[in-house]
Amino acid sequence: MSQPEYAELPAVNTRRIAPGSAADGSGIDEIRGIPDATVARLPVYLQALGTFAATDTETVSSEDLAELAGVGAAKLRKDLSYLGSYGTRGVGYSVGRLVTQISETLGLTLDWRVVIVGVGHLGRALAGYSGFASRGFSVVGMFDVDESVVGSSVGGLTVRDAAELEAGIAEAQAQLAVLAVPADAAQGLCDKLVGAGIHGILNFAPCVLQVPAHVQLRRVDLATELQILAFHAGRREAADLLAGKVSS
Amino acid sequence: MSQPEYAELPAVNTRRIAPGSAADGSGIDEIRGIPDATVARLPVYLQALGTFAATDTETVSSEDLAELAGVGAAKLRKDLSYLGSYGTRGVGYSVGRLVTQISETLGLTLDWRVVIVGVGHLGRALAGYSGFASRGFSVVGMFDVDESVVGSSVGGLTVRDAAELEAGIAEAQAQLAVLAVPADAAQGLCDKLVGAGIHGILNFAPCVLQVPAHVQLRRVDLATELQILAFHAGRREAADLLAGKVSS
DNA sequence: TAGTGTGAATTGCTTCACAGCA
DNA sequence: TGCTGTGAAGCAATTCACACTA
Repeated sequence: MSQPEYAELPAVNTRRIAPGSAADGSGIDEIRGIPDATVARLPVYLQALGTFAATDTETVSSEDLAELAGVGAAKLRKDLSYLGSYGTRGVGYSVGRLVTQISETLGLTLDWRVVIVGVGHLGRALAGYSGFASRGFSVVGMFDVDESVVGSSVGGLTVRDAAELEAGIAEAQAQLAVLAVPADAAQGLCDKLVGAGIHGILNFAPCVLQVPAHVQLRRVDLATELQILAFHAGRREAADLLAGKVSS
Repeated sequence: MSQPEYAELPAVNTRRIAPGSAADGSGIDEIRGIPDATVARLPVYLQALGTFAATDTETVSSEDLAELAGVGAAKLRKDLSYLGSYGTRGVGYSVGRLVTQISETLGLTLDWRVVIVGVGHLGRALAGYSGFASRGFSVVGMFDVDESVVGSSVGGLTVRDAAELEAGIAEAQAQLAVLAVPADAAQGLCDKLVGAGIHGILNFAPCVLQVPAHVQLRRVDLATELQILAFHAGRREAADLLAGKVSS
């Protein structure tokens, strides 16, 4: 198995409360206690379910779904069990129902409004990415500091000057932001985003950002990913050499 | 703390052997037993060290480095201890030495040759990304199926037809590939890459790929990242509401 | 009977606290 | 004295095995 799994966890974990334990009459809903490792896999399941839905498959077993998602069947079942019991013993899971359940759990039934900051190739790639709209994300604003792109139209939106960031976020009531700018501009713009009351930032700049604890931050760095890949590929190369030596 | 950490782990972990335990005369080097969670953080440390190097800082304490990297000091020290003991008690770590050590551990002192498959916005963003060259990655080929881009020049390289993928990889002796193509084309091209003997694939297509066990695979999906971010931001939103209610 | 749901065992990561060293 | 390096403790995630049920 070479498929990497897992994904980012907050350093401080959320307390876990059994699903279905409605708060004692005083609270919103309940605080779901889904392990972060599970949350990180739910989007993958959603994607795999899409494949089944495309072929009008009505039910799917944990075995089949797990294979397509690249995880073990037991892990899949445990993950799904955190959302509640939506499978049928002896049969499997209803594709449609699972899609609904996972989407709701991830909050994708809400309408998330996203601004993209930085209209380079990466920003454009994101703006043109069709996967967003289909999952409840609307791009409601694009910003850049470069005057040669400000005013131009990208993905149906007019690029605005980054100086208008705060105003633009307030107007559009955006909750999430994608930062796709050079490293040296990232922290400054990040601070503006925080000041504008943004709830979460997805950072593509190759640097570590400082944000207050109430703002969610995720980091995606292309070089980092390649470095991790290279490490594992390097190990493999060494192992191959070793095996070659043994068999010779 | 809102900073997410961690990153992908292979489902099957490598056995861990103490560093310095040279194989019993029969093997290459030794098989280092660095936890995958640690490997995933090393690139971040490298980045943070770059900041210190830029200001000619010679030594750095675990406390300071950890802050810049967004992790706890104890975790940082434990991570570094897997590479060996390269700090000085009472003083700290030598910036230069740590950079060397981490780079070697990640295999960045090797020359990794990378091909980029898919020359859309994302592919171009990657081709133009300066962070690659500085870390031992050379982009040695670009491929696409779209005839309107084949033959054009991107980042100093001529885009070749994807039909020449196998030949191109062999010629250039590439070990790694970046897949930045639409989901429906990904598995087909992935198979070609595997057939051409590639060691590792970084997949940006929003789908799960199947590869043989000896090929390393990492997945980066923009929608997935946003979904995870939205989940956490949603929890925060609920908590805010709850807190607001309590205080009113 | 086939496949879910889940306690229990296991594995591996993180955190703590402090011994040891420059 | 200050800071690293690391056993040991504590937690979280994974895997196992099987009771349960449609």
